[in-house]
Amino acid sequence: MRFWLIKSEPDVFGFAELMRRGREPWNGVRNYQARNFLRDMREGDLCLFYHSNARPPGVAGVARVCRAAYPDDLQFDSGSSYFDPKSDPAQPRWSMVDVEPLVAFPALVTLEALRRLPDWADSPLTRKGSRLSVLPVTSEQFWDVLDAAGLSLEDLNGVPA
DNA sequence: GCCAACGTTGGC
DNA sequence: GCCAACGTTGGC
Repeated sequence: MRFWLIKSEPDVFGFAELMRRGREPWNGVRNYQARNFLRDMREGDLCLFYHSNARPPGVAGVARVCRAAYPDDLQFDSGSSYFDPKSDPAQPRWSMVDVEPLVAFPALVTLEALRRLPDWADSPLTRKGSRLSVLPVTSEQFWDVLDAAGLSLEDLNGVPA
């Protein structure tokens, strides 16, 4: 099992919305590096759900990958802002995964709090100017954040140790 | 293949 | 709303 961080703007789609829906395709990623990380995801991987462009920004909860990468349908939808006319249906350029909510944090673990965690000092997330919307995190980084949220493995329902 | 112009991200 | 940082585009 691997760990990731995925960004979303809460004004557009926040963790609470994921809780309401129960499951959601993680579409609209249009950056090659982020796409490649999506393609590395496996069912069961855990994702820190990060609220960007928010006041304050931070991690709102944990989601689980419930379907590995498959073609993002919005790339072929000419009415979508994520439409990509250069994408070949025979070899789709963009991918998405499905995620489901696992646990909502009692309180946001803010970016400011993340910056104080030693394991997060050299992350693309905390580095100035980084815009990567899907990134791998180490298990140390993941459990640091869980700890900062006041949670532990037992709170991650059904996740094997 | 270079690089200037442009659009977007995202913290503040 | 500002603007720094970054990725992409397209002329040459």
